[in-house]
Parts: sequence; C-alpha cells; structure tokens
Amino acid sequence: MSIAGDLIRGHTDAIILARLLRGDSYGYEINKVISTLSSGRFELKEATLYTAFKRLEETGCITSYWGSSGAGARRRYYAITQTGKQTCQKLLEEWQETKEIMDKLLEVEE
Amino acid sequence: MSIAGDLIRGHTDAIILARLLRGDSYGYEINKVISTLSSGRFELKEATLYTAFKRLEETGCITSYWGSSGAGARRRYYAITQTGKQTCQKLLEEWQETKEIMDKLLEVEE
DNA sequence: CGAAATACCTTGACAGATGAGGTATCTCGT
DNA sequence: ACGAGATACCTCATCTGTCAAGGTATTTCG
Repeated sequence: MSIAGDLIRGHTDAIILARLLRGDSYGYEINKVISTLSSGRFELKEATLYTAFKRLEETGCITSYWGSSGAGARRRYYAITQTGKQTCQKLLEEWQETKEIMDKLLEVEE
Repeated sequence: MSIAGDLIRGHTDAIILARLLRGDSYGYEINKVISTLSSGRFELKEATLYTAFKRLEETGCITSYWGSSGAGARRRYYAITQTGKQTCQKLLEEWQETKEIMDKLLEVEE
C-alpha cells in the first residue's frame, strides 16, 4: 500500500521545515530522506518539493544558497530561519491536533 | 486554534464513511456531529460536504433516499453500501499508516 | 409576523499536488 | 572514450478537493 499525496497535503511544509530543523539540506537529499524514513511508502514528487521550497522562501521561512560550487553537481541548500522555526512549531502543534480530531472523527465504535 | 480544511483534505471521505458506519444520517446532522466531536475546532463546509456525498455516491460507496416526507424540512438520508464499508476499512488503515509516517517525518530530535 | 434554526443545493475561484518535460554534471563499467 | 544511470535542479499545464458566496424552502418560537 502506498500513501497518496493528497493524504499528506497541507503537511508538506511541516515535513520540510522539520527536516531543516536538523540542519541545512538540499532538495534531492530531503526527498531521499523522506522516501527512506517512510520505507518508500511515501514520496514527495519533485514538482511538489520545489513548489514548497519556493513557497517557504517567499514567506520567509527558509533561505537558500548555492553550495558545492565546482565539486559535484550544483546543489541549492536551504536553511530554516527564525520565522521558519516558529512556523514549524505551529505546524507541529497543528499536526498533533489534527491527529486527535481525526481519531475522534474516525472512531467506529461507541 | 482551528484546523484548516486543507489539513484534513483527502480524509473527508473517511470521516463521512466512518460516521455512516454507525447508521444512516443526513448532511446537516453529519456536519453537526463533526463540529461537536471536534469541539468546534474543525468544521466541514457545506459545499465540501455535498461534493463528497456526490463523489461517494458516484463511486458506489453510499446510497441516498428522501426521508421525513411531510413532517419537518426534507432530509436526504445516506446509507453506506458494502463497497463503502470496504472502502472505509481501507481508508482507516491508510489513516493509521499516514499517522505513523508523518510522526516519523516530523520527528525533530535524533 | 419575523428571526433563527433546520435542511438542501450549485457555481466559480483558488491552492497545492502532480505528470511530463527539460537541463546539466558526475561516476562507473566496459 | 563512451554510454548508462545516478545526482541535481527547474518549469508549466492540468487535476482535484476545498470553500466563499449565493440561492431555495420549511419549521419553531418569541
């Protein structure tokens, strides 16, 4: 079974920010980590990922810079900002609340 | 804090089906129950709700019939079908899996 | 009588996810 | 040296679910 993107829609920003809390990273790597952590059951599509980066940068949650210039294939690294940390905190709380509510709404028995 | 609909996007069908598992119901009532169970923190908008009913009926997950003819305001009742029960089961499992994966992806510490 | 609650429905707009396509570099086996 | 596959980035058009806004009709209660 695989998890459709719509099931996680609205939480992509949270995932990315939570990842960046652990340190700067770049698109390809984040995608790999997500795929690995979910045992391949969930995979952010590239288009989705880069859309999210753009959105997060526009809202001041992350900043970016080119790294590995000259060495390997060029990489654009992303770093979380102070605003991003606050947003991330808020999104994590929202996820906890979403879980609670959903569990209550999906209860089948009395 | 209130939960935006997009955070639950993709799970509306699961919520509705899980509700109908407990017995036939109609739009207005389902909406009320959802609002009550979530302590007002989440509310399906009417347009969203009726869109979902239409979708679920088209895919054979639910059937509908007019009730209370003559008495109060007319009500369209919905009943879950065998197909709907199977779909509901699948969606509940998907929700459990989504939770697991999300929790793993959102982990902030080692 | 009039307001509020009950109860249904449709339309157009919007935002996020995605398929499909494109570019460029690096690594490794032959 | 060559080709394949992995690494790494990006954009655009399309699809789908949510929702704001609007509409209709009935019942209840002060």
